[in-house]
Amino acid sequence: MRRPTLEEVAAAAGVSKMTASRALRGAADVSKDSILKVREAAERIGYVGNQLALSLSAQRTNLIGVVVPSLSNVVFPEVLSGISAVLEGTGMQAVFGLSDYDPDKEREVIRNMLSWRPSAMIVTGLDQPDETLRLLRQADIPIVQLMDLDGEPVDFNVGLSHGAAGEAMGRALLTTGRRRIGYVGSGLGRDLRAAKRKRGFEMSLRQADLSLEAEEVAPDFSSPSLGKRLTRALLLKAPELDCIYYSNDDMAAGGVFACMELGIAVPDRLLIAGFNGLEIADALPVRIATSHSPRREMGETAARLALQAMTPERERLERIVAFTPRITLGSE
Amino acid sequence: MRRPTLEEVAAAAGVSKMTASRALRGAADVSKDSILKVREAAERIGYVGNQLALSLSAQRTNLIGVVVPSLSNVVFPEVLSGISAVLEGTGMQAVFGLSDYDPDKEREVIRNMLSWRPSAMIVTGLDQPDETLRLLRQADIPIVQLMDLDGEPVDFNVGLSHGAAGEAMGRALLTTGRRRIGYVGSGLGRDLRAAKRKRGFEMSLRQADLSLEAEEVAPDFSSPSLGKRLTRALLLKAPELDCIYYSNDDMAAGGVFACMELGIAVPDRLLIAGFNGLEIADALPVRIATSHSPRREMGETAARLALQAMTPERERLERIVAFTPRITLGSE
DNA sequence: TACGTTATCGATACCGGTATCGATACCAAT
DNA sequence: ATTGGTATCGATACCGGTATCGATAACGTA
Repeated sequence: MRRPTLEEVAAAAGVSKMTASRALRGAADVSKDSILKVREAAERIGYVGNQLALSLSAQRTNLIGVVVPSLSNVVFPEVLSGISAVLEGTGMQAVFGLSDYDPDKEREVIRNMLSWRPSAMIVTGLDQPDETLRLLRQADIPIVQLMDLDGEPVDFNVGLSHGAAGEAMGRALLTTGRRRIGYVGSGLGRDLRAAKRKRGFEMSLRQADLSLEAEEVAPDFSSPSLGKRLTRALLLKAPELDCIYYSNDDMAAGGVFACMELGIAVPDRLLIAGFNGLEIADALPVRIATSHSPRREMGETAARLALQAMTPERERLERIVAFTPRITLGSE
Repeated sequence: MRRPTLEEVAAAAGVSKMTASRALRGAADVSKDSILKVREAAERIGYVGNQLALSLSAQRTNLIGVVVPSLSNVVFPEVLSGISAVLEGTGMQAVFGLSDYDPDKEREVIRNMLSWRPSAMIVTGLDQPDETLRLLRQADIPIVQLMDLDGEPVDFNVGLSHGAAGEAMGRALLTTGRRRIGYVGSGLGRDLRAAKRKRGFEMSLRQADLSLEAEEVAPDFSSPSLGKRLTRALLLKAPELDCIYYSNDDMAAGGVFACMELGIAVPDRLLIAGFNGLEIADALPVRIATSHSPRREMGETAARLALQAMTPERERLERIVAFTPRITLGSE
């Protein structure tokens, strides 16, 4: 008692498999009478088409593989939502995979996805090891590398320069007169983009003959709790700081909470700066500085690019789409 | 210049397709010599297996379809992470779909997934329309319904009773002596589980001859910003409230921020209660009451159940796994 | 009446794997 | 020399669709 096949629908409708196939797809060369009979039969016995057979036969799938490092960081669910929204109604279907920030796992996830013969792939970042890049290149489908911009893409690239974003935030903070600057971050070994922001940030300080007075970094995943804990630790070591740069807004929110508990005026005495422009930053009772990264738009753009790259239009597409995060200082 | 097939690997290795197939799968009846030749050839020409052909031939896939309403609510990414983690290394692969809280869209997403012949399905909630339920039943694979518990499952059910959770929170709040109670919520038309919690909550009030003094509900998606805005509006209408129940912790966090700005002491003057036990609740500078829902565990349990249900063990499995959220009042 | 056109349909091959079973070679035992 | 067992291999069928092309019937026209 398996799932009914087209053959069975055809038998129930008293026509051949081919006629049934044509009838259900709305193809030409079928009489109205046959169409009705086949539709009725399919409905009656609960026929659901088989994409495996269809895709094998058609030599292409309606799948777009998407690999992100994690879902814990709100950034990625938002990117995925953007991708999903654009694909909606196009007949294309996103398939998500998680790499957990682990390059080996990422390679296996990608290899797995490629075995489903997706029509395009969207992956996070530009820092894949050679073997992974080779897999992607050999797949001979449009590849979109997402989020990051500092590097040479396999094919298409949608993102922003995290180095430049860190540097821009550094310069912006310096214009507010802050000089005693600290850093709080998490998981820099894995989160390469946060590490790039930090390097860019430090570079901007050096150009002003400054450097980070203190920093506190933990290997854990980023979260408000961790941000709070590390901020307390940092302020114990370096109570004179007038500004702290965080690896992202989650951590920065924790910084805000720490300051509230310690009675430190934000942003008057201590300016707090994050990254992402998360929704939570808007709701906080005090303003923080942040770079607004267009996460959803990047997802949407990547999906659109993937769709277009599957058409002959492919040749005429820009290979790199650069976004620039908008900085708000929140202090004024 | 398509992707190389097994046939081509076989030709390059000087053996037949069957021998190549056996060699790559590590099956019996192949000489060491052939294995080496085939492996080398496959590596050299960059062969990647074709799951379409494999699954069509084997009459089963390694796919588990998962449908959630959204990724905007942190709850669902956590559930998905749990599912992903359990499936890791089992050879099974989760495929995610989004319904956007839209029953029609959910039905189409499910229909789409079924056309890939997944080996199991995990869907959110028990409130699917009949047509969707029929699709799921006819698929003749293990179906796990997730998150919710108030209803009759198709097959397996993992979740918690949101009605009971709301009621329990109501009773708990009453024991603290609070009597003037308000409600702040969002999107109750779509978020059926939040609506169930509210109903349970109101029932517990009625049992104490009380009712909600005021409520503020908006159709938007839940967020700290919305929680903040609605809290301000509610406190304008009903400044004497000593307790507010929120549709979830995101909204409750916004309530905390509103109180901070209004100079209202939390929890001394106003007790704030949410749902979920989100990470952010721990980091807030003041304590709120919340029900800790084991989101990740529910995902893990659902995945484990799906895996077991695909084995002969199926008959011996509990069909309903009930979780009970742990309530913390935060006030003491 | 013979013929071309059009509408409709179905037989067959194919997509890229795997299950199955028969074929072959080699060796040991009788 | 015959037999039987073992190791290795390949031909074939099949999974469930669709593309392709030839077949058939109905019809109008020369």
